[in-house]
Amino acid sequence: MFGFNNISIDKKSRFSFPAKYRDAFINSNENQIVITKDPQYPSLKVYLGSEWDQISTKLSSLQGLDPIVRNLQWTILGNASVCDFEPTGRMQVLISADLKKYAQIEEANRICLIGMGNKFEIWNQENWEQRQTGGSLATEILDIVLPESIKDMSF
Amino acid sequence: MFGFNNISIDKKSRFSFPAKYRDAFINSNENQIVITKDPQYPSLKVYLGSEWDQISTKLSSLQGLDPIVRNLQWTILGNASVCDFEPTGRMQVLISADLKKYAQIEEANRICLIGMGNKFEIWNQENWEQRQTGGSLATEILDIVLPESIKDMSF
DNA sequence: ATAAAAAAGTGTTATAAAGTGCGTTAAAAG
DNA sequence: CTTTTAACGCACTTTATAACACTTTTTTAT
Repeated sequence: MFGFNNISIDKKSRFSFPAKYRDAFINSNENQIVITKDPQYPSLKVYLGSEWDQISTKLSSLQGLDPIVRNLQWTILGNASVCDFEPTGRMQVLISADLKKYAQIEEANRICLIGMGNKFEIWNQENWEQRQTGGSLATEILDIVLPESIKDMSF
Repeated sequence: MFGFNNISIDKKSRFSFPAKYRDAFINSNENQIVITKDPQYPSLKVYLGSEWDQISTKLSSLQGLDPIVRNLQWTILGNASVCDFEPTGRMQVLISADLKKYAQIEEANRICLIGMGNKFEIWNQENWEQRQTGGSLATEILDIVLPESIKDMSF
């Protein structure tokens, strides 16, 4: 599941996955999609249910008294929106007001959906273009020093 | 049970869990909810009964002569409020005056309920926003050096 | 100590907002 | 030209919350 897609969101903040991903969803037998915040950029991560189960289980088991771990738990777990998902249907997913705001896609009715293999990213179009042409974004956070416990995780 | 929710508390200090969590509560067959203080931030932890049983059993069995352990016992065990809970009903929970005060949600009629997988957190809205945008809070306590006995616990 | 009053807690209902489902139209692909 | 896909619009359903009524507990005054 790769590639760039410029798609629309409707008045109720739903988007649908492009039809080209349908077979992949059906084959991996997914019935849930999880959207959450990206910890570094003003964008969203979209996980398949099975992938999410692994990530969330690992992350929530870590020692929350470590401030960096706790921050990641807040960002990733605390903002996750779990959606029922029918790969044989319209493959529609709702983006919550809160997540829209974080990814700065409040006003626009178009988003960029980027297939990254086992997950997707959702970007506001301007941010995506700026990032791809080498520009940096006001809200990005890159200098995270990771504790040992999460160095082997890929979000 | 994940995600961010901005919800209201009524005049009698009750809030209700969003309906999207109902199935999870029913499936795990919970009939009790426990609210207590967070040891680091001016916020509250909300545990499912089954989860609470494990945490409280483990924590209360630890050697209380260690000052840090004793403090955690006081904070977490000594402030716990156990509520009967009907997952098939309105899923309403009362927040005691004492806990409200600790989380600085005395005046406001809105709270942030953050689903963190096996538990929830409750925050005053201003504190949550400040914390999520990188600010620190007057009453937060981060420099806890944990004794070995609780390094494997995640509260 | 008892009764009245106040406060705290519990439950019900009504309504506006948010979310969901589905048919139709428009656009794109084969 | 036909088929598939994406976008839009509308109707229906569910949910959240405020307002209200009732019960229980606590406080106060006699």
